[in-house]
Order: sequence, then structure tokens, then C-alpha cells
Amino acid sequence: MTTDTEARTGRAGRFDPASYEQGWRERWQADALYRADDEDPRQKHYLLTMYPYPSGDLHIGHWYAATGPDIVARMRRMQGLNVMFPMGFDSFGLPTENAAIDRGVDPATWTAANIDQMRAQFRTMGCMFDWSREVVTSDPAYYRWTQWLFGEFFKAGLAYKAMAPVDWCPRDQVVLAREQVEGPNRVCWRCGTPVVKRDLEQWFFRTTRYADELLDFRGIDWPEPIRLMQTNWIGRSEGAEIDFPVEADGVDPIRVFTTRPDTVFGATFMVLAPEHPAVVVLTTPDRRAEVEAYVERARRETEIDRMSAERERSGVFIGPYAVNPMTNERIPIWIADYVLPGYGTGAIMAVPAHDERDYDFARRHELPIRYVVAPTGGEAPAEGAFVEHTSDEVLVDSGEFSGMSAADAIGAIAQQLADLGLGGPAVTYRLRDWLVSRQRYWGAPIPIVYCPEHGAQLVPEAELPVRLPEGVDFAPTGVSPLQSHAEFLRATCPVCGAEARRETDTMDTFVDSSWYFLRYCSPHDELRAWDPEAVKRWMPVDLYTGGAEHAVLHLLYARFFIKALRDIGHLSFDEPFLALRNQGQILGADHQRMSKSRGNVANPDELVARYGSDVVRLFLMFIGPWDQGGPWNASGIEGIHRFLGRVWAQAQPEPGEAVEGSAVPGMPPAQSLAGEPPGSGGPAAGELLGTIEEMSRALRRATHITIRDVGEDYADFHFNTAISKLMELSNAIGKARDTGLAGSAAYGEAIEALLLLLAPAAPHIAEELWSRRGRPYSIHLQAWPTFDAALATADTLELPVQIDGKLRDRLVVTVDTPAEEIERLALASERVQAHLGGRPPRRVVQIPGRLVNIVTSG
RNA sequence: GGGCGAGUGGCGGAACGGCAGACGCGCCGGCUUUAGGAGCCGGUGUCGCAAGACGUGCGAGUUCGAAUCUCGCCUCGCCCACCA
Repeated sequence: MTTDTEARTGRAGRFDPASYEQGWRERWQADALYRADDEDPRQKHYLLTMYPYPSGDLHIGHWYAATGPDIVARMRRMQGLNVMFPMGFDSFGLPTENAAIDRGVDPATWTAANIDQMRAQFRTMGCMFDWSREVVTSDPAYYRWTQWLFGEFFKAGLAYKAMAPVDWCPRDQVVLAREQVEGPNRVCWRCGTPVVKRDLEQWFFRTTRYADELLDFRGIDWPEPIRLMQTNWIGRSEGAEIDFPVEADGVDPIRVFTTRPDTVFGATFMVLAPEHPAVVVLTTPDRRAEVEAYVERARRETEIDRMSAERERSGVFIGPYAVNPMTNERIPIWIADYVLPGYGTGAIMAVPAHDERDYDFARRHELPIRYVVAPTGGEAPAEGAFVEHTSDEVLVDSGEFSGMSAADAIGAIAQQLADLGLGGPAVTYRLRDWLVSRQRYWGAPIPIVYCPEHGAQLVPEAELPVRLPEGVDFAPTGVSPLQSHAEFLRATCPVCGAEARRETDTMDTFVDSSWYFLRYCSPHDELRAWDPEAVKRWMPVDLYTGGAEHAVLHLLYARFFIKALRDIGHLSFDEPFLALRNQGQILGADHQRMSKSRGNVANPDELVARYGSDVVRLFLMFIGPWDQGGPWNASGIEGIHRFLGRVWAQAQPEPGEAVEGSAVPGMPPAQSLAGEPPGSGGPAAGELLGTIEEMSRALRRATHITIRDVGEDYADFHFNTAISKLMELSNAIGKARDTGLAGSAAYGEAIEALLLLLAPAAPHIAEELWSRRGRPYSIHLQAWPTFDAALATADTLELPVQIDGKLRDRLVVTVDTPAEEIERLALASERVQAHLGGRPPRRVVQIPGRLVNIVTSG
């Protein structure tokens, strides 16, 4: 018998991942082991993990995010699917431009260097990425098609230009993306100055056209929290629009949106957003000075002031009165900054008795409060009090609707308004159209030129890509760096050929990432954004993994893209990602987000150098549930190192062991697996034989239970429990070795099952040991083991015996013991009798195969 | 303020109506080693000599039986926050 120590230091060589990991990776790459073949007849499986931003360094979070889907991808392939698992880089964006400003480097050069570095680091993980499909979004060969897609949207009326308020840093004189506005005080990320809103002409994608369809998640398997976040972000509200005529000559009525049309009898004033277009028209001369001052203040105020939690409920009366269409009462028209210009109609009917914001405003400005709903059978509320909304209200003081339940009145009043031509039922959304233009250099230029005669014209497809010029001055001046590049600006109108000016805005990087998964299907196609046949073959993505922080950004935009492209006629499916799984976030040891500025970034390179990449992969997957993440702490990594060291020792071929013909299911063994004693070593003779047979059966049971459970755990992304089960099997193998089972068929079966199950999670060691055992290259091309249900079942059970739910004894019985016999044995137990102390059992509850509970109390 | 999620040993976690603490870290003891390290074996929720009792944030409830289901509260995390 060979001891573990001998195996580790003697014949087999020490467990030293550095001696084989790199070599296997090179061989896999040379053999194109992971290339997804378009012509492969097997069922396709497109597994995708979110591509990274090329910041320059792969950190522990990248390893954590990538290892999970890699395990699943590898298992799926062993299970017979044609798996595509591509990788690329989301390489346009602000941090690179910032580096260009700070360090004086060229963004393209900087990006290329970062990608080279990260690609090399990625390779050390041993993931089965198909690098032949790599996509780099800042490559003109890619962004040419991003520009083409913009054009498709433009032609379909899904891209348009409009005036919009954007975040502006008054100190740097520059527009900021929303994600560059930081913290509760909404300050500029670079200089810490509070941002203000500025009105600028911007490009939008018409996401709101798809608001309703985006709320429909039928047919896709996405985590509930993500669906909820998207649902809340879209924010569908049902209610009514109501027209309030204005007491002024030749003025249109003011339309409001409300979710509570049942409270219209309580509307005692109106409030418009300061930006509402009617304000200029309606304001009476005597109010003009005050109103203009208020509007100007609202415009200048930073958003934080306007959205402050401590609201002053400021506002001014603008002069005229409107008429409540249900009560015919004159009500004053005010403006206030708590009414938002972008939501609903930008105007509200104020019902101070039943809306807390209106209530605060009415109290502050001494406006009337009228109660029009009350709890069923309840009293009118005390004068001046605010009443919390309840579910069983009825209308009061509401004309013909008095006495009707509030729930019924919502529909009835909306209907009557519609009949009167004063509005009617309406739906509104919080979702806004997607602002895609950025006054930035490092992005895909928007392919538009402006002709003095013909206005905004799309750059013809033959002229794409509109390339980013080199040698641009990045110093922040308040306008896009492209605006100071005379040569870039110069263009000709595609309609008349006259001199035109080129658009200098670039696209949001989320546009790039809204279609990269389509490009992976035919990444080298130079004539089209994608080959329709390839997309038909691979799309939709079967399983997508990534961080939950993209819930309402990337994941919503990508869904919009697919639906829009379907309607334009380029695609024939409705959703990009059939299933979605989110990994948790690995935090710094200080429980904070990892960031260079905090200095808490854990670097995997040292650990990989010390333990090898298998140990790092396995450790990351073992520390907890993959979807949970948590603070980084490497203190347990020794346990994984020891585990793989044990596997290393156990899986060395035994002297004389037959390695021809597999002991693993799916590859039928040459000889019987009934548990015969080993051919060499071990105490084979005499009375130990019985023990050996039992141990052999127990080992086979452990093997088959593990095959069953690990496959399920991997598929469910429960990598931590899968690994613990592999450890248990390894422990069982260790016990079997002590009993002298090493070299037996059952032992070989256990070892080879362990290696096959380990292969997705620890691909290098599995390959190395598989090879050392003389098995055919590559373990990653082998069939996934199948389990034998009969072998996985024990023939005896240990049943817990409880009295009134407390554990008192355990019974060991054969699985076919009848219930009456189990009850008799349980009651006959000495420990049970002692605990009963003469009390008679009232009844005995038996859960077959689980437990026995003797109930004595009533 | 609203929504969602989570509270289990010294630590990461497992179990998700049926033996609480699998698996691992750490710690304690032993073997081995010139030594250090590594490795191997055993122990390790709390109290108790033991029998046993107690134990999954707190309090109630449902159940033969609750970490698990229900209700209320506390704490932490994430997302959205004047959305009419």
C-alpha cells in the first residue's frame, strides 16, 4: 500500500500545480479545445458572462464572476451540448478618457495595452472561453456596426434628437454622465463640485415605446429581484387624465394625470411644474415678476435642493383660476418645484386632504382642504388633519358618487370624464427615453451630419465607420473634444453634397453592450453586423451571468434592442437572454466595495503563483453561495490546497492497477464491480473480507450519490455545496484506502468519478491526473458520469426516534421494515421507555424513511 | 419614505417542515520530523463530572414536529426615492 506521503513525495511526485497547469492550458489552446463550431450538429448552448471593462487589471471579482459560468459551461459540454462561451471587452468609456486627460496617453493605445494585460491574466484562469470570437467594442470593425444600428433606429423613428436637461459640472465646464455624478450630494466625480442641470440638444432612443412589452417577463427565467427592479423602474401607473378648463380667453385646458380620479371632488387647487409650457402664457402681469424669479431659481437649483428630503414646499400663485370639472368650483393655479416636468403631464390637481405632498403645500400656503373619501362607516376626519389612505374607503361629498367605494369610483369617474370629453382612463410610466449622446471623445461617433439645407442626415452606410480622429486635445473645455477637430467636423450632405457639419457627440457605452452578444455569433463578418444564419443558430443566449448592478441599465437596454430590431425586421425572437443568474459581489476585507482609491483590492496573481489557479478557482467557489458574494478573506484557502493535495495522492495509479477499460458509468468496465478484494496490498484474508465488502459497497454508494448531487448543484449554481460533496467523496476514498480498498474496481470507479466531477471546477488537476492514470485526452471531452439510482440507495436506514419532537434514540433498520415493526421497535427501545417513564403514547407519527415521533401530550 | 433580501458555533457556511451546525477555516490533543513547515489520526455549539438541559436576532402563533411557514418588532445590506 502506498501512503499519501509516499505518493506526494515519491513515485508520483509532489503536488505542484505549477509543474503542469501552464502546460495544459497551452495544449488546450493549441488544440482549440474550446472553439464553438457553427457546423456542430449537437444541440447548441450559448452561455454568456458579462464582458469586462478593460481597466488594466483582473481582480478577484473577475475570477469569481467567471469561474461559476465556466463550471456550468464545462459540465454542459461534457453532457453533450455544443457550448459557446465567448469573451470580449467593453472598451469604450469614460475612465479611459480620464486616463488620457490625466496621463497624456492616447486612449486607443492605452486600451490596447490594458486588453493585452487582461487577456493574459484571463488565460491563467483556465476558463473555456472561445477567444477566437473575441469582441472589442472600441475597434472600428465593431463600432462601425454600432453606428449602423444607430442608423437603423434613426430610420425607424426610434432615434431622435430633442432638448433635454443634462448634468453639468460648473467648475470643469463639462457634461457628466449620470454615473459620473456621485453620492447623496450629487457632486462631480472629478472635482467634487455639485452638478447643475443644463438644457442641451440630445439624442434619444425611444425606449418608452416598449414600456409595456418590457414589463412582460413570460418565457424568461430571470431572478425575481431583477424582474422587480425593472418593473419598478418602468413604473407603470394606471389612473386618469383630466382636463381643467382655465378662466382665460383663448387658452387650452390644463391636462393633469392622477392615479386617484376618485378624489377629484377634493381638488382645491392646481400645481404646474415651473417648466410647464403653459406657465409663460397663463401668468398674469401682476404675478409675472414673482413667477419669473421662482422659475429662474428652480432652474438654477441643483437637483439635490429640489429633491431634498426636508421639503419646504415652496411655490407661487401665477394669477389665473381653473375650473374643477366635477364641482365647477374656481381653483387657483400655482407652480411648485415638487411637480416634476418629466412625469405625467407635468401638472397635477392638488387634493390636499388625501395626498401628503399636497397637504403640506396647502398648510404652508393656506389653501382649502376638503375631505372626499372616508373609511367605510367612519366619521369625517378632524378639521385640518391628514388622513392615511386605507383599503376600504367610500366617497363622501362627491355628488352622485357619494357612497360609492373608492375602488369603484376610480373607474366610474374616469369613464364619466371620458364621456364628457374631459380626459379619461390613462396609463403613465416612469421610464424615460434613453439619452444616448455623450459629449465625449472615447465612444462610437453618432453617424449624423448637419446640412444647412437638409438638417440632420444619416451618414450613408458606405461611409461607415465614422472613425475617431487621432491627436485630439482632451483638456476639458466644456464641449466635446471632437468639436475642436476641424477635419473631423468637415462633412458633406448626403442629399445635396453641400458642406455640412459632423455631429460631435458619441454614443453611451451601453449602446455598445446592447448588441455584443449578437456579434459573438459571427465576429469576423465584415459585410454585416451579424450573419443571420449564425444568429439563428446561436441566439437567444441560453444562460447569462453577471452582476445585479446592471438590472435597470444594460439588462433593460439589451431587451429593448432585441425588441426594436425584431420590429425593424432584423431578428425573429423577443428576448436576448432566456435565463439569467447574478453572482454576488466580492467586497474588500473592510466590507467596502473594492476600489483602487480605497486600497482594498485583492489581487489574485500572488495566490495563483503560490497555489495554482485550480486552488484559487475552487476556493472562490467554496467560500459561500455564488449569488451572495461577501468580504474577501483568503484565510481558508489552505483547506482547498489540502483537499486537492489529497486528491492528488489518492488518484495516482496503483501499482498493477488496470487502467485499461473504465470503472466509470458510461464507459462499461471490463470486470465486475461487485466489491472483490483488491489484487495487491491490503489485509485481504480471513475475517476482514466481510468488512472489505461492506466498505466497497459503501464507497460505491458514496460515489453514485456524489455523481447525482454534484451535477444538480452545478446546474443550480450551488458550487459551494458541490465542492463540499466532492470533499466528502474524497474523505470516503481516504477511508476506503485505509481499509485496503486501493486498487479495487470500486476504488477506481470512485477516483475516476471524482476526477470527472472535479474537471469543470478544477480543470488542470483533473486533466493531469486523468492523464497520469493513462486515460484518453482530454478529460474535458469525456461524457459526464451518470449515476445508478439502485447503487445510490442504502439498504439500511438510521431512523431518529423522537418523543414529542425531541430526539431520544436512533433505530437501525433495513429499508423494507414494515411500519408496524418500526413502531414496535421504537416503543421497545430502552431509552424511549426510560423517557416515557410510564406515560402512555397517544399516537405514533411515522414519516417513512425519515423519522418516528411518539406523541404523549394532547 | 417605499421596495427587495438577509440575521445559524470563534469564522465562511450547511440544512429550507423531520437527527441543527454538513463541508472547510481556526483552535486543542496525539503521531511523524534533527528542527521549522508540511502531512496523518482524534476532538471541538453552550452549560454540566455525568445523566441531562439549553440552543438558529427578539416576541407571539400554526403543527405530532419550526432555523425553515404566519404575524409583530429589532438590526444589517442592496435598489428606488416629491413619480401625483
